[in-house]
Amino acid sequence: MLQKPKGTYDIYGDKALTYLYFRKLVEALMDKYNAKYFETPIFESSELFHRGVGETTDIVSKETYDFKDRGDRDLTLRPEGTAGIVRCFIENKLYAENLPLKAWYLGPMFRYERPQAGRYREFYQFGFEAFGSFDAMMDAEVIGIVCNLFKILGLKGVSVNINTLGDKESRENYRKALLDYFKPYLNDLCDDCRRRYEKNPLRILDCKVDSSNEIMKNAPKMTDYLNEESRIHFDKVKEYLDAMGINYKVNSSIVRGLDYYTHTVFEVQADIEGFGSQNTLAAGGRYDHLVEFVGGPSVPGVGFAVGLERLFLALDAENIDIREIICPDVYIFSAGDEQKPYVLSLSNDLRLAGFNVEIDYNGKSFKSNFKQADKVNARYIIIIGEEEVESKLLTVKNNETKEEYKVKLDKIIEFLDEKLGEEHED
RNA sequence: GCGUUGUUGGUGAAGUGGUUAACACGGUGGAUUGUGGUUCCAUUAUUUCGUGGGUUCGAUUCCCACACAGCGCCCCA
Repeated sequence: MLQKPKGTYDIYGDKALTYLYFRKLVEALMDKYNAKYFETPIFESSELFHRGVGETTDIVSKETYDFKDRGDRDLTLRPEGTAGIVRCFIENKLYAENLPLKAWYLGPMFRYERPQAGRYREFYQFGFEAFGSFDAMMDAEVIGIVCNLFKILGLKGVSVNINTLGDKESRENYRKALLDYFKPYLNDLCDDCRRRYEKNPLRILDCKVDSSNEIMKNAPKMTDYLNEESRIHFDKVKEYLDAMGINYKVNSSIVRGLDYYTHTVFEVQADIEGFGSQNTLAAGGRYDHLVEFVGGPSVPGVGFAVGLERLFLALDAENIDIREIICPDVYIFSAGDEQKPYVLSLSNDLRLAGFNVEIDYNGKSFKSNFKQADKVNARYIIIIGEEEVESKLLTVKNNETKEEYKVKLDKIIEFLDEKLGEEHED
């Protein structure tokens, strides 16, 4: 039995309805921000991610899908969305146009991970990136978008955690301070932390094993190493968030796994039991040097990404159903084969007039057709038999009230418009 | 990458070392061949119980490996 690759899943049925509606909702939300839709390649040159996301990050060092194409090019399935958007921004010289530019995307990402609930190897992210503003207003705006999205969805149990990594200088000073501080305690830390000490000392603070450790509590704080500019920036972000009425916590252990962040970083967590370590619904931050690093001019950026699978899991946990259920306005069937052409032509006309029309293709019995009409939840049923064809009077039945009407063929659109219009007004 | 639990039909699942793999839902067809949604009847896994090996006279049932899924860790959305 052939089966789908590990960590992938099919989208159909109810799940498809959820995805479609979510996309619709995001489109509408993004329009409100005047953000532009981007679709970039699902694979890019491997180098883009190595440079953009960071060679030493776990994502790039052990989670990417790398392959060579037939032309011997090194390619990588995108593990996140930002690098591709940044590449597109540079390659198409969008920096030469009116900035800031607000961009959004929604599509599949790929990481070679051990699958769990809300964690897949092919997963979907909705992301947003704003290029061209150093101002803390943009940081706050970005966090605000995530909050608005969750608000619109009706998701209640979420908390916003923010932190700052400062600018390059602050971050480097802090890194040194951490290295100095932890050096004598290395033997007291867990294995992972000793590894982090070498690779990314900021992540030691994020450790769950050692979090209650005295050593951790007395560790140097990022806030003490921020230079003037970085501190002012972070204060502004908080001020603006307050102004928008956004509840947040400053959490100094948030450092993020991608190398490109500077200043503001944030995570939005689901406060739902049983989410384990997959409780981060959205995350993002500022990346003032990424564009430059990937090969463009010095243009700042801020962005975030939301994982759809986790978000949908959270919606489920709160019993929020965002499926948009679409039912046929009309179900048409014929009494016999002779009337099939009439079924097709009538259904065509009705569809062009804007109705959702389902028809019987298989020449089922009356009984089966009525059952079928119920199953698809059709509002009206049209029966076409010999009598109807001869008299050009259609038999139309309201499937809720069971009322039956005789409607002239050339008046059917008017009739349905009126009837279905009435119901919509209710 | 490490640990752990599981894998029976379209779905939820019961079950046993041996010639009917229970039950429920769903699907299909039918119960006066132009009027239904309740009810009733029939049918719906059978070269089959994730895949491949092994033990056995015989395995879906025992053993091993692999695949996949779930959960925890790491990490992350």
